[in-house]
This record gives sequence, C-alpha cells and structure tokens, in this order.
Amino acid sequence: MRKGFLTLNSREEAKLSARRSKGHRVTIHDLARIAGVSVSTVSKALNGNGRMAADTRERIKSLAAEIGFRPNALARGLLSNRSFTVGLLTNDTYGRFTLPVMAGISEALVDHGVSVFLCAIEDDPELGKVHVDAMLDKQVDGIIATGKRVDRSLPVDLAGLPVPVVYAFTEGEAGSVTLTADDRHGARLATEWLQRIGRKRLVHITGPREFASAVERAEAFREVAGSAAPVLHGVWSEAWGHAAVDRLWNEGGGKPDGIFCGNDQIARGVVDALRERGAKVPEDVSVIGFDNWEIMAAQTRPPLTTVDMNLKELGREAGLMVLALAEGRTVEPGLRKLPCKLVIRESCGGGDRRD
Amino acid sequence: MRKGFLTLNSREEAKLSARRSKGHRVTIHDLARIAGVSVSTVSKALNGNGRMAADTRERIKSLAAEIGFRPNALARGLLSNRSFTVGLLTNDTYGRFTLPVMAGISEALVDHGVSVFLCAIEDDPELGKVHVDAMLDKQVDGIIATGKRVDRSLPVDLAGLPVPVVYAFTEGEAGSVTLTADDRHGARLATEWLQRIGRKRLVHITGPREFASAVERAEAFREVAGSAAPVLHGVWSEAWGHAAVDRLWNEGGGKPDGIFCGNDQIARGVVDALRERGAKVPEDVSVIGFDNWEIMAAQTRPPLTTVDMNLKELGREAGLMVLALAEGRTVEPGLRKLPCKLVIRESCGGGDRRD
DNA sequence: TTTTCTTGAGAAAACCTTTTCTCATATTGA
DNA sequence: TCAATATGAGAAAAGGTTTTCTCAAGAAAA
Repeated sequence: MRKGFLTLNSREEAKLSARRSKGHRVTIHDLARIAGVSVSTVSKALNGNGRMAADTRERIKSLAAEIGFRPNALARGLLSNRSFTVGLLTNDTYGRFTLPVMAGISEALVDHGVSVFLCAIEDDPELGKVHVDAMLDKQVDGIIATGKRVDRSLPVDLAGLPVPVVYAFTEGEAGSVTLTADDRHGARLATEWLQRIGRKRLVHITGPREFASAVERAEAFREVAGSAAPVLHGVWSEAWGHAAVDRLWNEGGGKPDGIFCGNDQIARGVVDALRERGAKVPEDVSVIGFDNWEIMAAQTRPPLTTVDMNLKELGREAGLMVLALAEGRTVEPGLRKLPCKLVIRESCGGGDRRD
Repeated sequence: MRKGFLTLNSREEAKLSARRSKGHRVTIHDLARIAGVSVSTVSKALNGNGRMAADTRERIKSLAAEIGFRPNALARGLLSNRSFTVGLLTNDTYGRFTLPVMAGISEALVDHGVSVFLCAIEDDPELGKVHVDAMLDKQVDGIIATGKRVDRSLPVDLAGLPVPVVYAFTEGEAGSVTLTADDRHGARLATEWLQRIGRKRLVHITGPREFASAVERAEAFREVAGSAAPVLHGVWSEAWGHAAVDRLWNEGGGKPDGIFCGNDQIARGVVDALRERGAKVPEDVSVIGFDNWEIMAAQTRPPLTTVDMNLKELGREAGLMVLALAEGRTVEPGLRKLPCKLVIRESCGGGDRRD
C-alpha cells in the first residue's frame, strides 16, 4: 500500500515546511520518515551501497529529489575525514597573475564537489598563520599556495602540515610539489617567432635581474638569438620600455628590427616610443610582449603579439594535484614547468605565416 | 600528584605522535586522557564555560597549547549550526573591480574566524547552481554576491535560499541587502574639484549609456558643471578617450580646460591625445579619471588624479553584513551607496589646494 | 514439512564537540 | 555531629551521516 506513491501527503508536507521555516534543513531522518524506511536504508539507497530492492531504491531517490534533500557535508566530512574543501593561499590580491590561476583551480575542483577557501594574506606572516590555522580547523583536504613571483615564497611556513600542499606560481620548499610556467619555453617561442618572420637584429628589453623570470627568459632569448644579442634589464614598466627604445636609438649602431619584451607593459612603452620616433610597428620593427594581459595587450595600437603563460591551465593542474594528494594518490614531487603559448596579434606582422 | 605537571610524559607523547603519523589529528579525547580529566571538563575549560577550579582550567589550557589541540570545526559546526564559512559568488574572475572587494571581505571576516569560499561562475547559470548547491551542502553561514557591473545581476537566483545573501557591486533582487559605490558622489567630487582649481569649461567623456554607472555619473556631472556641459558617451576604452579628444578639437568652439573621464583607461587615452596635440596636462587642461586603477593611473604620464570607489572598504562592509545576518542580527535591507574618495596625483594640478 | 540459502532492511556504532544534567565530595552553619 | 549548601567534575545526549553487523522473512532445496 505504501509502495509506489510518489507525492507527499499533506501531513508530511506540513511537517516538512514547519521544520524548514524554523531554519532547519531537511535531514536524512526526515526523508526516512517520509519514505517509511530507516535512515540506513535511505543512505544506502542514495549512495548506491548495500543490497536492496530496485524499486525501493528508486522510490527513495525520487522522493529525495522531490523534497530537495542534500546531505550535510559537515556530518559527512566528520565521518569520512574528507571535507571536500581546499584552501587557496595568496599574497597577490590585486595581481593579474593569480587571478587566472585561482579561476583555473576553482573550475577544476568544482567538478569534484570541492570548494575553495580564498585566503588573501598580503605579505603578513601573522595573517598567514591565522588563515592557515582557520583552514586546518575546517579540515581542508589540502592547500594550494600561489603568489605574484615565481622566485619568492609566501611569508608562511607550510612544511609539515597535516595536509598536502601544492605550490603554483610561487616558490615551495625543497621536495615539494611545485608548478610554474616555463619561462624559457615562452622566451624561445617568442624569439623563434621573430626569426621565423625574418627578423635578424633582435633585442630583449625586460625587468630587473633580481627576478628569476627575467633572467631565465633572457638566457633563453640568447640561446636562440645568439649570445651577442643585447639584453636590457630595467623595471617592469611602460616607462622603462619607452626609455629603453630611446637608449637604443640614441646610441650609434644598427637599430633592432625585432624586440622581445619581458612583459606587456614594457612592450606597450616600446611600441609607443617607436611610433613617436616614426618607426612603424610591425612594418619596420616587430614587437612581442609577455603575459598576454588582455586589457593591455589588446588595447595597444597595434594589438600586441605576446606570450601567454597558460595560467588558468596551471591553476587547473594545481587543483587536480592537491585533489590527487588528498585522495592518497601519489604525485611526483619537484618543480614542473608548464609550456607557454604564443598569441598572435598585430605587433609582429607575419600572422599569415602561422602554422 | 597529577596536578601541576605541565610537560607530557614519554608514553603519552609516543601515543600522540603515533596517532598523528597515522593522519589523525589530536582530538579533545586525547587531550582529556593526557590531562586526566573528562572531555566535558576539557571543553568547558577551553571555552570558558562551566564551573571549575581555576588551576584545573589553566592546566588544561596550557596542555592544549602544548600539544597544539585545535577543535574540529566540522564537529563544532554540526552542533552549533554555524560553519564559520561564507560563500563569495562572482562572475568577474579577471576583473579589477571584484578583486579589492574580495580582499576586503576576506580581511574583514578572518578576524571573526570565518573563511570565504571563492566561487567563480563566469556567466554560466549551470555553474552558478553547482557552486551554490556545493556551498549550501557545506552549510555556509551566508553568501555574498559580487560582479563586474552594478546594474546587472548574476546568472543565478539567490532569492529564497536558507541563508542570508548580501549583494556587493552587483544587482540584487527587490528587498535585498545591496551595497555599491556612490557613482554620483564620485562624479561630484571630481567635477567640484575641477571647478575648485579654477577650471571653467568642463567636459565629461565616458562609457556607454547602457551602463547605469555612466548615466549616473553623467547626471551628477551636469548637476555640478551645469546642464549645458557636454557629455560624450562612447566605450570604456583608451581608444575612445583618444577619439573623443580628436572630436572636441576638430569641431569648432571653445576647447575644454577640464575633462572628467568615466574611467582611467579613457583618461589615459585623453591624456595621450592631448599630448599629441600639444596641449599640456595639467597646465592647459586638467584631466580626472575614475576607478583609481593603480597600474593604469600611476603609470600614465602625468599620473592620473582619479576617483577611488573604496572597493575594499565596500567588501569589508559586505563581509560584516553577512556576518551580522548570519548571527541573527537584523540589517536594514535596501541599496546602500558608499562614498568615493578623490586621489590627487598630477593630471589636474592644484595638488597644493587640497584641504 | 524441515532445513538451508538469499534477500531486504533495520539497529547501532562511529566521527568530534558542546551542553545540560547529575552526582560525589568538601565546606559551611546549626 | 548532622543537615544543608557550594563546588568541581563526569555521564550522556545531541548534531547528521555512513557503514558494519544482525536479523527476519521468504524462497529454494531436501
């Protein structure tokens, strides 16, 4: 007689809405009562465990859907030792680097039912500790550390934590799992492209020598362009790009016909300076940027051809890695460098040569 | 005999590290065993509840600190119906607007032991629902919705959720708690400043009419500058700023001596165009931007005087508001507009007139 | 008809913490 | 010395879910 009915009778409905309006969520007990079975049966029905009559299972499932039952993750986590949350620690709140990384992480993990705690710690070790403790209290399954510089670590010690840690775009301790963009690869891509479209006299204008990224890109540039190719170190700004062009054009000697810049801001300064001097981009000089910072690269006249570090992909990978570690799967430790890609716009010409 | 000892004996230490190495965290039961009291006593000691001998309390407290006991937030939340988490929903993953908002939220809430779930939903209603469900499963105490446009709502319905919702810098449903920057106030600040430093012929160059922000700022501009003052609507780009100046200078009539721009990118285009035409900034023309987007405003030559929307503060307020609602305190519903502030740099001159 | 096996479903424990209630002991007053 | 009170600490329940174990009933075999 009980079997087969699907809609709730009015008494049950009344009870349910009474509970709901008191701020209570629907629990597995409510569902069990309504279905006329025990909570264990409900649990097994919904999770596909245990032996049971197929129609019982189906009946419970559709009833659960009908009243919108969703298991309390806190209770579940308490039992399973898995909270289905991970923490994301960053000291780059305003930065354009970590944003795509974060987006990638969030995107990769939501498919696995994992939510991400965002912890903006600036450069404050105290704040870092507070956040880490708060996350550990909440039983995060793992932590991802990310920052604004590949060669600096966060102001907080994550070694020896009771949960796995993955470092993305920031320096991790020895033996840790770390992910960054392959700066050398990006620089090679850019330099080879300049050569491929016929540029001979290449120059690299980039940021300070103190940045590992700047150094690595410069080394890779010289490996491709030749060890005598000039590299100008400065700061990461538009103004420096401008000034560097002034310097190149004021000193004697042959002018470059291809300029690889350490970031899009420098490239923008370079393009502006070239225009002011009457050098046409890309007809006379090809310019390549780095970062593919849309709002900068796309608004420059002409729009910048630039190197994209695939940061979203990097985030996605990092997310999947903590997840793997959290589930007890092993992940090979060490530094993994993800390849970059070249985004062709108009500041180089040669777009038709792409293949 | 038991009383007064502080350091663990070796047997207890061994047991503890055995548990820890098996991936188990220290529980209140461990602590109780070590302290030689019951779990209830420990709980009461640490939470300052119940009656108990002062030295018992102290002994337990220092023991807890020594072994690093921290209560499991999942268990706590299960009991108290408070998870000390809130969800942050955003469709502006890359945007410069929501970043400071997020930072403000995180900063305000960490002090209250509350962690923030970051949910990047782009403009995907499906993804939005997945995230919201995941958060509700995790028993978030509240949700903050934020986006890239004040006059658009997120692609997900947050009405009727069993937790409080606060909207920050995005449109909420009727009767909701919503926080935005006061565009009119910002525009007034800028326009009045131009007048104050002696500019008479003011122009406003801004974004599309479809943006409520653009319209409100334009209205406020005209209230201050006079209803005949020209307003040029275009897009939010540097190129448009450039083009707008071309238009103004090519058509006959008096040239403006003060230009209020709808955002920093437009301002940058305006400044560049003026320089190209030989008009000096700020000597001949004063230019004001909007947004105080550091990387744009500070790198423009000369650095931009601009309106700051106090987005971090807005985030902080939003955070405190969900918290209040989560704790059952009432918050007056409706749209609250937070004041802006003027950031004086060099594109206006008159910096010394500040008071 | 009796025995064995299969199937379906429930009872109870476990996860960790907090809180209320209860109880034993020590202290005070008569 | 006895009763009444104050004090300190433990037992147990609760919160929501999952999992293991147990058990009853029906079906098949003898």
